Amino acid sequence: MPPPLISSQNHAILGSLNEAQRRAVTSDAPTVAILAGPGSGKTHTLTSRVVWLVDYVGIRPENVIVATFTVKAAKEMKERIGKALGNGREKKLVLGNFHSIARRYLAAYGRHIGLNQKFGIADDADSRAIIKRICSRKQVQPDPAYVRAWISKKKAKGTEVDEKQARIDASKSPGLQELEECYQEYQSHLEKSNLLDFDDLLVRCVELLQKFPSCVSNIQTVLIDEYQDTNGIQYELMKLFAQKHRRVTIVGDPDQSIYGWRSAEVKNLWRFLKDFRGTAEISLEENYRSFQSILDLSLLVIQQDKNRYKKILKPIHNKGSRPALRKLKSASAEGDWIVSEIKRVIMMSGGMLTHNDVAILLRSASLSRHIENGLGKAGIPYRMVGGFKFYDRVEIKVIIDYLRVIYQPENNDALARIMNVPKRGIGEGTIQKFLEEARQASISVWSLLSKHSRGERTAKTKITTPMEQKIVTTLLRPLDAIRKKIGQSHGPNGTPFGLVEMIEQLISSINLQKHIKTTYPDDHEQKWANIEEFISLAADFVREQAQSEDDDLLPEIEGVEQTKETEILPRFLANVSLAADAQTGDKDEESKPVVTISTIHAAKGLEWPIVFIPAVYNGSIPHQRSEDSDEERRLLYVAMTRAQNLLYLSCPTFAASNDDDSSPSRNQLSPFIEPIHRAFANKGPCLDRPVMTEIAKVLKRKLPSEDDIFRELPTMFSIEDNLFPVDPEQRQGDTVEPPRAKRPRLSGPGHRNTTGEENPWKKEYATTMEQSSGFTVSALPGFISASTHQAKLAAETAANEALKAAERAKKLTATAKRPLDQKSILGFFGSKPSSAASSHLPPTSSNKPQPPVSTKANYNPLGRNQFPGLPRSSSTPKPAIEPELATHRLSTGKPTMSRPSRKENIEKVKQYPAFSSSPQKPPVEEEGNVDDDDDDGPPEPTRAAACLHSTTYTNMPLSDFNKGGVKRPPRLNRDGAITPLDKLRQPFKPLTVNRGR
DNA sequence: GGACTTTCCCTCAAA
DNA sequence: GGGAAAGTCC
Repeated sequence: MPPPLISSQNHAILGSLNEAQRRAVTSDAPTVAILAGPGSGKTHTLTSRVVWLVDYVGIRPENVIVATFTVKAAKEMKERIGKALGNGREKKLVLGNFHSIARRYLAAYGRHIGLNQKFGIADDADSRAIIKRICSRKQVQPDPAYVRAWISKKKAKGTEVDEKQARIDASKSPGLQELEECYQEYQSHLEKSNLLDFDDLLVRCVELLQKFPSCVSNIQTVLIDEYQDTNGIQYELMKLFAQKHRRVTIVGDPDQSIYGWRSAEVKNLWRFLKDFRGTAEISLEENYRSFQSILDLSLLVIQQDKNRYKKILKPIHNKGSRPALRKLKSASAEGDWIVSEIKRVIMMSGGMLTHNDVAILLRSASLSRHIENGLGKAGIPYRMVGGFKFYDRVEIKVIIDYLRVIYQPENNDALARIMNVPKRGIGEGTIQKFLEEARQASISVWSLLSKHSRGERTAKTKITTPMEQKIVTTLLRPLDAIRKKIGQSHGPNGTPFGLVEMIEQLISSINLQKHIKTTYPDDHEQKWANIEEFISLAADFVREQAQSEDDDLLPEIEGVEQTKETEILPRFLANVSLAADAQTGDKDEESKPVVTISTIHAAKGLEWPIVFIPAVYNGSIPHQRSEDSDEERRLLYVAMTRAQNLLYLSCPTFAASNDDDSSPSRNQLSPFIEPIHRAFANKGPCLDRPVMTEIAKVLKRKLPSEDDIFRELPTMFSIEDNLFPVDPEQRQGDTVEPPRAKRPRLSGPGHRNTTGEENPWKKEYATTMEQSSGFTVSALPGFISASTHQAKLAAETAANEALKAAERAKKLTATAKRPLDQKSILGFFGSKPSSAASSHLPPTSSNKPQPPVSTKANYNPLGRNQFPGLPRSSSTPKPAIEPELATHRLSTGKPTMSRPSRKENIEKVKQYPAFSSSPQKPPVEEEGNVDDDDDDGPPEPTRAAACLHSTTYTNMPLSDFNKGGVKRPPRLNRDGAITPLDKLRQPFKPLTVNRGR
């Protein structure tokens, strides 16, 4: 292949990248590790690299594996890549979450390792039930939950287990014998039912790829997102995917490792760097997402972990408002307060911000109740991500279990669940006996029943005549009829028996509607609506499958025979098990702004302008049952760093004990927040003109005029966060600031208010004086009273002092400068854990003054000698592609897609609309911070808190930096050719809906 | 004796 | 709000 005709700098995809990102995207090192903090554009970089490799390097999409951890992430990535690649080429990529990729390989090649091709997937409920039964039959000591966790861990660790570690673990688990026995029984049960559980999907895929490497012989490159969440078996899988060419790109952030409980191991990062020597390590250091004050506080949280690998995170945006830590009386007050703040923010933004911009992030899904109540009362639309799944609803589960039994008659567990639904007069005890008899006879319950009904074999379990009647007429026959139809669908001229028709026939033949009506008289309508929704989901699935046709199939490999999945039912069932969420009609969802309620886990990788984190008390975060408190801290860090502009933490002072109980227990503030609580504001920020202007700037939106905003404010509207007492333990009146005379600001909106009319809010005053305890004149926009100003100043000085004192007390390495040569993470992990905390300290003398800001090293990480494999070079990236990579060919001998000629390339320069969830680099902030310029604006500490954690931040406040006339790294889009910023108004794409309203 | 109804428990996070 | 043990009914 001839050398590239166009230089890499001209490739359109690069326009949206900063220098470090561009190096990561275009790196020709075989293995690339991109390590970066939140909001630095990791995923954007990864998707760009995929596009680069396919579009520029010329790797065929079907030879690329992109693995993520969640269905959601996979879906979003597919969309983004699709937009950039065009021609539907993204469909050819082997892209998905680990489990679904593994399932595809097993479906295609599983029979080579003796896997029954009709395998089903045992979900959580299945494996729980199976283990429970085994435990009670064997009367084992440990409880089923523990056994289950033990088995899962054993599988997830992978085969390359450290022998020493294994022995230690073995000695630590008492009743090892019993556990092993349960494990054996569990596996044999799964095998008999022809099921694989989630872990098995990975385990068996590893087995397949070890024995038949040729299955992945076409794979030229592998990319992994959220790498810090890989567990042992996934690590092996990744290596096996890439075994032919060993070209891997990983993206991750150890600080965001929050899946340890699922056996994710951060040390896999170190393992990676050891296994792939010469990996190019690239760090992305600029945070494009959040205001600096949000990053400051997030860092104060994460830095409590003394053993972490410290990274640089440079805020790009201005300081912004101080995040709030709000105390409320109870969980329901918390919910009401959140509602009031949401309303306030939206009103005060004049509609610039909508419900879509708000997320409420929870440690556990069960915390949503009070919040949902509050939102419901206020009529604010919301959706819940994570937590209860659509597919987990009883009425949906029944249908799914029926479908499973149709597909796999030998699935005893599914059959057991539906045997008496609708009621057939078969009790729990009888079902258990069936299961036991079937187990002993080594046949399935289904065949036990059907043999009995045909008189071929009399069941030992007593079956009464009416019972038998019911079984035959409402269970065996209808399902057999459906199976028969499926079998005929492949006949010469028979139109295929569609999934939707199948479900409809099923529903009518078991008379599900009647069952729903009688069993759930109160909400049968809702339940029936869910069933209809499910049918339409099935229809969507069928349509999607028809569109992608065989794109979902793996590329043909010579010499390894593939099984083609022709039936829709197994694919649908797999999709149901592996998909985190049901996807409902996007169209109406996008038009109606809704508040997002999500678990923190499910929010990873996403961002919102306004983020609430309720229930930051000990027991919620860190969770009562958590084992790793560092992981809980990281979880809080992940949650906080989702926020772009406004961040709220809140904590109910008293636990919501059950109403009759008169002794409410007191909640303790989370230990991660307690030491730094003074760094937070004690109530929501003032949302005056400067603040809103700043937000508008970051979000690239247009802020309505102040007059317009205030004209829209309803009566009785409180423009400050003062509807709830700041200290819930005092009577409300005690905490209220005395009313003060208003005074126009010297500069600022009030000053510019030239309308002769009386401001509309003034009238409301009189009408709301009854509840004036929560009202202050100083709250008026554009006006700030002297005493408020003073109080605010004092508070902030105090908070700042406290912060500094806390830092000093903790003897943080506050005086150390940011290392100019941040070490490789390999060195960090390589050092002994005890010394790890100090090993990464910068070599720079702590007394040395901050180096001149113009140091190129500040912005040229290459200069930091981080990448032994790459030459230290000028700031222009090396355009060349390693010849070896450029000439990669398919093992099948098919011609490699040729790179477009120069002319073609110029002609179809794509505008690559932003396919990052994070905005790209905003224009250089020439004027500096708002607070600095607006001398009457909310006072802020002169020195940014950044200087307090210089080991992670650059020591220099950004404002100084901006003013210093320092040359920033060249912006690739300064010529105006690429203007994707406007397209970033929607900060995130609404994802999924799990819950009806 | 087994099916149906009521009470108590518990419930972290996700594929 | 849901699932399992205990209690009640046929």
